[in-house]
Amino acid sequence: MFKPVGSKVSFPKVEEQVLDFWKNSAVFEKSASLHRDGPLFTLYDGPPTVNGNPGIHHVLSRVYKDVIPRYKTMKGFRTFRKAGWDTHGLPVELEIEKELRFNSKAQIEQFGIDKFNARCRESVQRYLKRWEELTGRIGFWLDMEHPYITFTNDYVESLWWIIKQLWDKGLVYQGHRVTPHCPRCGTSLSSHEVAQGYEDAEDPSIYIRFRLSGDDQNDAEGSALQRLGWDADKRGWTAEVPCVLAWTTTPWTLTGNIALAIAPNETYALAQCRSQQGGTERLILAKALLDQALGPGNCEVLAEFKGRELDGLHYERLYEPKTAFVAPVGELPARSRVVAADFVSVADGTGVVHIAPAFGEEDFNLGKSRGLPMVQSVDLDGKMLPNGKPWDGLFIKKADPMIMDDLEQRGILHHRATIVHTYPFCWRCSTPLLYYAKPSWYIKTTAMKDKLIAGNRDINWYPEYIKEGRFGDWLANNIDWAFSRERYWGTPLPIWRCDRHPEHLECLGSIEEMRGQPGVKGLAGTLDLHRPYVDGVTFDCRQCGGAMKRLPEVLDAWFDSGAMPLAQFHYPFENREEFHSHFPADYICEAIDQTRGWFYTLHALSTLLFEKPCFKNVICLGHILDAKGEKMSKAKGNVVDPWKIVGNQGADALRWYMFTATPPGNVKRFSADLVSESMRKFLSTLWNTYSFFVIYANIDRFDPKAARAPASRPELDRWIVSELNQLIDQVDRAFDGYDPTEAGRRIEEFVDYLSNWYVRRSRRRFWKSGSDEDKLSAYFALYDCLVTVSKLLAPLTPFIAEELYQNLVRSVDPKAPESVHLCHFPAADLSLVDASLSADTRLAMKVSSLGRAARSKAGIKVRQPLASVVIKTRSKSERQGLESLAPQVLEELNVKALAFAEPEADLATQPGYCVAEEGGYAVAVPTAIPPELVDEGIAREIVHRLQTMRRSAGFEIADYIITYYQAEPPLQKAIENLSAYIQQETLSQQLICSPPEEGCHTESHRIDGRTITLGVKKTG
RNA sequence: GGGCCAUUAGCUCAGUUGGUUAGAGCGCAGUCCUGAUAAGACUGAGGUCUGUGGUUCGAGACCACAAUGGCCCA
Repeated sequence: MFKPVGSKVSFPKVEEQVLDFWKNSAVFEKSASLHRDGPLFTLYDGPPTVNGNPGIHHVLSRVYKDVIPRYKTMKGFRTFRKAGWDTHGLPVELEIEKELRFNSKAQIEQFGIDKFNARCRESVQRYLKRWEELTGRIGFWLDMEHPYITFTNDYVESLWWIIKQLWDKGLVYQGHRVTPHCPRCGTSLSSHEVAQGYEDAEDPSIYIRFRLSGDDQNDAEGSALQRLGWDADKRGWTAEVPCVLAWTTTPWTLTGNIALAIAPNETYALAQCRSQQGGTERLILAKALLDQALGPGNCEVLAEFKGRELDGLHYERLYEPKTAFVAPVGELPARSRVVAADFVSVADGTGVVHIAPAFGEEDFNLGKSRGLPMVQSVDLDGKMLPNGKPWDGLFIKKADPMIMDDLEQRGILHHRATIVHTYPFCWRCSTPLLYYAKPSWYIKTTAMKDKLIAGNRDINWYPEYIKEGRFGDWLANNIDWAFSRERYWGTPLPIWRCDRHPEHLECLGSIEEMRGQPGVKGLAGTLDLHRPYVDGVTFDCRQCGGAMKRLPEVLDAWFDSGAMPLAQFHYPFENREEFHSHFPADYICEAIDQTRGWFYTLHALSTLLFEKPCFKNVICLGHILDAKGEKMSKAKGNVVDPWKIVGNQGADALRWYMFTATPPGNVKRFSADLVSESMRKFLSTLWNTYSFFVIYANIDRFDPKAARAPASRPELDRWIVSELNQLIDQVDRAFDGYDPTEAGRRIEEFVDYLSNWYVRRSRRRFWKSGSDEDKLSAYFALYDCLVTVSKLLAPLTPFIAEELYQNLVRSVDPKAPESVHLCHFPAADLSLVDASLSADTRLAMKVSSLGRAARSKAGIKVRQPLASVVIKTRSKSERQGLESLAPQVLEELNVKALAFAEPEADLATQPGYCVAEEGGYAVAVPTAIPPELVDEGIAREIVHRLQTMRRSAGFEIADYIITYYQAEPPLQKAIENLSAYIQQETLSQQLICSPPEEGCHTESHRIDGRTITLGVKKTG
């Protein structure tokens, strides 16, 4: 006997029971050690930052991480899935800053870095618990007993080792990095913080003349120079000196100008215009912007150039900086230059971008790639550095008008206006942010650019376009990785500097190395590799005996997560073999935003250290939006709490929606209603099929262990077995190709066939009393389908799969594996696949559908039997296929016989018939009912009413009853003529023509306009 | 401002290498079926396949540009 299963079910409740079972029987642990000698399959768990509660988007990536290892386990692999938690970084600090109502770094330092970091640590430990709970509840099987946590000493030590490796290879250097900086708070902002603070602002919009140098133009391209009016022999201009016209909204940055950038492939014009003084002047700017910048028709084009022809022109600097402003080389070339740069557009301004590497990231990168120096004319408080100007020491915004006046007086300003544009402000204090180049430590990833690109070729990306698209583009435009941060809660940079000679640096690669330094101090007490403890560790400089002090920076938290392939094992200090056997990972999965985050840092570190990629397959997920397609955010209040969904619809429903609603790479719209819909559509259908099976199997005491399926089976059973084996094959391939969506959708289609054709067509076979080969065959077919589906579903919906398996398999076979997740994945028997039977059945469905449509047109309900229908197929062979399935169609359409028309016949013109047609098929039903079938129709109608009465009376399906009836003559005649049929269908031991006795469930009905009173009562 | 992705019925999605009249589910209106069903069947309303050009005998699909939305960068 199977455990009784009702048609009503609470999935969350079932899931809780399954969770208990897994826990009590240690099923996950058993699955982990199941295939000890099997091939290894490694998942690297991208560590989520545990600085908040997990949201619905985290569930998406976590179930996708889960599904593949579950499948692989069932395919005989030993799967590795160590949990990881990302615990460092600015988001954690921000949370604590908010808690303490701090808004500057000074406040943190005053408060004490030790206390501040302790709070950070507590905070992530608190959230970590929430993460563990949800991870368990959604059925993500992950080794949370032995996680890697980025704040542990072991983890940090591995990072130190990595940095030392890079240091020894000469891949670590100090440079500058442009960051959004708040001059009031004195701190850099993360991109997330910057994004919060964009506002419309009114700023100056000025056009400035940069005079080309009059004495030296050797570097520039010859013919372009000639056309500009340069006389190479006389070394001078033959007409007015041409000026390059540039545009900016930040006049103060002109004090840091070092170059002018033009677009290499755009057309630039040398234009002659009337000057403000009344004469003429010659200006260089993008041809497309002449009218916009100078006013329509205000100039004459003297010559045209491609941008790249202008590369190298020398121009006169507007402001000569102090030597101290110039970094890193400390000296300026005599001339500033026009340079070509791909990022320049001719969409606005003049098509000429003024370049100040200290004040913009693009400017900075261009400067770096073209070997330009950097002029830093502003301090970190946003004040102009003194240079003998009226604006010395003023805040940049206050300096702006004075600089503009100065330029105007000197005849450099072409014209000025204002512009309203979006500009970032500090989210804390509304101060306009500066893009500011600060000293930063870099990893020279560009040194390995070719290897990064080559390694990417060996990675399978799902969806495929990410490989050459977003990720490939990012690698192709690789820039060095600025990996230091001037913060507190992070892995400390393991570099010490001598206080006497700043060029004496020491990079330490382990705790042991730190302990072994000469004259080391500050190591007393419990070892904590975080600030401020590690800041107190000093030692003697090996070169000069000075005091070595640690640099204050910590690491970019992306370095932490990117290093996890090694650090999760505390490599190389422990687990060397473990590391090597789990490198590279077979599979990782995160959302699309990680192309420049984790996907990149993993790939970068792996390439720098081992010159090969560290993951083979990656699913890159799209983001989750709300039901309206908008981004979920706390501010909008449209955030969905995963616990609510899990509690109401259940984890399987949630998983199913996530796997099957859209392919993984697409954005997903999400709402509780959509999850409910997918639950009703699929999980409920499956559950009801399961419940149907259990109800009848228990009545008939069907025992899959005691009997065998008959060798020769009815067409319907052969069909569903054929579909099943085809399904196994398709699902197996889909999983193997990292496509759970396709796997799920195939299963959904199969379950629909199973429920709405196989079971629907087989009901009477289960319902009939007694047992025979046909019934046994049906039980085996349905049983096999359900058991197999539970195994196919196990990776996708582990809970319901377990529930089915436990009841269908374990309850009858104690020797079977203890859990569906310890089973082997089903193997398709393709010899059982019969493609023509599949096609024929599909045709039978089609014809049945048309037949029902034709009946509906004729106004004859399906309960009324008909003598025959006429069917037109497209070909003779289709007709033959259909004939072999005639019993199914006959029953479905409730007709006595099928007649076939020639493929070329036109059924629509037949008199006395209603016809439904589609796609070359047609079915015609007669509109007249022969008198001999009228009684049959009445009998079926009465059976239907009696069945419904049985149900409302609360009888069990197998209860025997006595039926009383009183009816008008035509109805009474029909009952008498077909009494055997009615008795059999309704389990009536007697059909008594009399008023119902007392204790009967009694109802009066009207059938064909005549009255009948029926009463039913249980026997015995 | 740049790059990537998406856009097919009110909603969520299919639509294979270009090839008859573009589909499914949900929702809506109506009819029916049902002793497994939270289900199912049939009919109906609902589509300029985001738009504009182009390639082609033929485009929802291929190409270009644009719009809208999302993401990543500025």
